[in-house]
Amino acid sequence: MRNCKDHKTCINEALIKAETICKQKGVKFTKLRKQVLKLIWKSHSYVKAYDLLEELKKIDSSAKPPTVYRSLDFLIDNGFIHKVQSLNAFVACTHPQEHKECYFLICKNCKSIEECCSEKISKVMNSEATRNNFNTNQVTLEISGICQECIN
Amino acid sequence: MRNCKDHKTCINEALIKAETICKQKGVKFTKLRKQVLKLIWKSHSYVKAYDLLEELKKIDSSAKPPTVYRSLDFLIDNGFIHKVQSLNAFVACTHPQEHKECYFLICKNCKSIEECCSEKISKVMNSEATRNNFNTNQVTLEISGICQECIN
DNA sequence: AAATGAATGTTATAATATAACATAATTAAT
DNA sequence: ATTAATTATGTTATATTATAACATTCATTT
Repeated sequence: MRNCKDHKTCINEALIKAETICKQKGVKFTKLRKQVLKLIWKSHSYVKAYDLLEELKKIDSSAKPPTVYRSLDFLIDNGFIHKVQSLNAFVACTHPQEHKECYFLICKNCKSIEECCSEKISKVMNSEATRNNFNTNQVTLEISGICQECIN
Repeated sequence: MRNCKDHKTCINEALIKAETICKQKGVKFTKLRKQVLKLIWKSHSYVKAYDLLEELKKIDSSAKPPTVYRSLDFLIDNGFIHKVQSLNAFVACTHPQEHKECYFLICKNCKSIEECCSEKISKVMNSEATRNNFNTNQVTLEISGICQECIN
């Protein structure tokens, strides 16, 4: 996302991918849901629900909080976006359907966010859960700090 | 916490420990802050800010949101409690000052929460951060699922 | 064409959190 | 000791995040 050459193409690919996945799953990728996903992708970073609502209002002035939150719920449930718990924000998923445990690197300086996957982390997580006899359902791993770009 | 024999003793020890640490640090463990910490410890689990406010009102009817949130901020800043991001809740820290990276096991069934530390996780976290040239400031790791007790 | 269920529209409000300014208490400086 | 400065708390108001509840529209099936 951060490193894409042409973000418009990148957005379109994401939307097409979502469309395809929805067809496969037999769920409806409605105009509204598509618009919301597009707006999230457009941001290049994480977005807040009410900022999204403002953007949506530019397209459809009758948009209201439930309009946004319902679409967000759909997009989360189907793996197209993630909620960033420590920021009360939402971010596009860069690899829907290929999903394992993943984590986020959040830069406090430039507000960028990077979604990362790591076999190692997944393994340690699993071993910790096992050690505690814990039946894991959902992992939230968010790392806040200063990114590569901003350190230099 | 979950396994303490006598929770009253356990709370008192925690309060005394907090008192000592505050003295060491030269910060003020005021009556209010102590009360809030006590209420959090009393819960045996995580607590929501406004539930805390209700409890506090029983002691001091003039308590208001900022009363609670300021104390929570103090307690977080000084490492006596943690915020559980995925629940918008707060939980007592079971080992203030000995703090490394730690994570939470949150049972969706019985609402228990367990604070765990693991060298392994810390190491993997560090190696991942290094690999991404990321300067970590704060790690949020919250694992939601079903606990040992509730599985059986 | 009617019935069903899913999605959206709409109103209202719940839940979480902070800003801003006033007052009180504590600590430091004179 | 008195004043000044700082820190903590009191108080009012409001910002931010999210959902409940019910009405309507739209798509799909019968």
